[in-house]
Amino acid sequence: MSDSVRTTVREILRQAVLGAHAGGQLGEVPDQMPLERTKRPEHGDYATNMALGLAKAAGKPPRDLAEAIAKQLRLLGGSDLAEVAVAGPGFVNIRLSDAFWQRRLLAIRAAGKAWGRGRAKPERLCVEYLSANPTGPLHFAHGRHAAVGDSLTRLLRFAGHDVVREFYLNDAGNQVAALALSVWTRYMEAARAADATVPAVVFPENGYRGDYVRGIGRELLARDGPRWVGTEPPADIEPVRRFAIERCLAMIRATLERFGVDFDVWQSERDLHENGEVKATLEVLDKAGFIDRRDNAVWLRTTALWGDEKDRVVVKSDGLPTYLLADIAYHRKKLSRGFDSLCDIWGADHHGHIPRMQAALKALGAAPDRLSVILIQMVSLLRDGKPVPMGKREGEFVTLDAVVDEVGRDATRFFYLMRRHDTPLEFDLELAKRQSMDNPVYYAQYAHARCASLLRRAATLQAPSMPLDEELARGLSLPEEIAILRRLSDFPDLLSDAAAAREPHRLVQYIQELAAEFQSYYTRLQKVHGDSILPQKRQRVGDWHATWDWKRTAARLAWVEAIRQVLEIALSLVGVSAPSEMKRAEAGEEVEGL
RNA sequence: GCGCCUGUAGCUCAGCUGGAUAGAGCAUCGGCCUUCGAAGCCGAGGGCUGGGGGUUCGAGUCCCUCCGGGCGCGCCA
Repeated sequence: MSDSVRTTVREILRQAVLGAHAGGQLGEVPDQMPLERTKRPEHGDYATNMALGLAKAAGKPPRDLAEAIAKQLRLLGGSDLAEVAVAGPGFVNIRLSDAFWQRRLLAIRAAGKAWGRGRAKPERLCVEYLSANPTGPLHFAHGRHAAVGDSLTRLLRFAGHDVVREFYLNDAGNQVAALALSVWTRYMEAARAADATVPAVVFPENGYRGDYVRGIGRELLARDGPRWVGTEPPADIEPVRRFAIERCLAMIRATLERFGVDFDVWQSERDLHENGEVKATLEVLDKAGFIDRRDNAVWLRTTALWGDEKDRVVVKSDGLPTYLLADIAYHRKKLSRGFDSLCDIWGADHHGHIPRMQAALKALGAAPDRLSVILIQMVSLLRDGKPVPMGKREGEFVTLDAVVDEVGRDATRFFYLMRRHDTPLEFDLELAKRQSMDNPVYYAQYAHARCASLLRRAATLQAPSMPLDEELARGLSLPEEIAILRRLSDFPDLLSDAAAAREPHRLVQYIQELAAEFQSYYTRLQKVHGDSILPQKRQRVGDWHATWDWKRTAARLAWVEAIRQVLEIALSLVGVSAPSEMKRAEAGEEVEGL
């Protein structure tokens, strides 16, 4: 049986539909088998609306068709289908038996860490994200890209795909030139501070004013001495540029490392130019007939190719290639590496770039749908309910490091993934930092720690050993227990849906729901059912060890371990740790505010 | 002006390929600790899903339109 309950039920449904069709009761057999999880328990576990879709063509009332399908389902379903009912305008509702859900526990435990791992048709995917100018430290908005990209690639890999994570390094062009000039100017200042005969220079208008640039300038002086001193930027500024990029890249790598984000490939834009790949790409586009030369520049005919608003320049009138051309070369390179599809994660402010790139892909002879672009909306930081001011002018932006310093890596990653990527995110620093039940990160981690704690305690009780089998699993008979089994069983379908939709935030959603359901159960078991998983202290009197229901306890512990396991898997997919105990930070340990 | 995203409870947001009575957290109010971890649980109030039209058996979801936000419309990247 598949890990996906949905697949299992769909297969039964397919047979039932074929059966009803053979009996001449359906007009035609639909190719798709719509099946959805119900929202209300009265509607069972799964529902299909097929009869509603077939009614018109069949010329019969939908409820009649639903009855025909339901009848077949009852014949085929066996004991796993506890109830098949026709409801509403013509839904067929299917309820699976408690025994079915109890048996899922065996599958979940057998799978262990691999529960939910996808096995169907792996694709070769290339996910490019976070690509940035190496002109300074990553700022907090980059954090969302890093969190989404990293979690998405973890999810896709877990879903069974072969994924390469790429960082496109925009180390060519005006931005890094401005950086190099800025670094050189700060270098001159440092040199002048040590030696008053060094001439003063004016800081460039569009220079990078962050403090880190001063640091790099000083490092350059320490490494190279006065070699680059002069009244004008040196003609050969290349070594300065290389040094500046190297230093910035080192900062970026360090930030990513502590954020738990890793890449397989770092593609340098500069290399694409130097290796002739940019030039070669232009030739390919030209041969394909999509290049115009006019107004002293070279244009890609994106209007004709993809209905772009206007054609785009790929080589400027000064003879230099544009960013677009290099990016096309990069995508051409990726295409040639044999990926089934490419996924780019961009800032929403780059959406205008999409039609150009689609046009370029078409010009290169690739199906435009081989590229999908995920746009990430803005992030605003809140403190005390008010936006944290961003003074971009003086380079005083809030870095990702500063956010991680303040609220911690787990909370940062969790918060970046709480919202769908295409809605703006308000990042509440106070909430993220709070060590209380308001904070969704701790809430989820606490649920995991509670499971771990239960299992730890159980180990000390010298309970009789009882292997998990179908009979034992029947001990999970409370409605709350069945409900959680259902949710654990849904996990594989959730993962494949989230991976297919490229929406890692659904994991966070799921984590919160599972955590809440378990916490609720935990309290209710005692308050409402007057029961507990393990014997409590006051129950451990007299001959308690001999009379305690160890069988039920064993079933519940196996189930708690399943919950813990799924929480751990889900948390690891969002890059958040699953602690086995919660420790409060000491008072006074708080990091300085931003 | 054109294009993309967006508008759901006081606030922040879920809502899977259109499904049945639109959910959660925070905030507010009221309960639950002789604790298998209260970093927890239970309950209450709170909605014309921005307005209007359309498609459909059925719309928060699709289409049109209007209104309100965000972003983009360089031979910048």
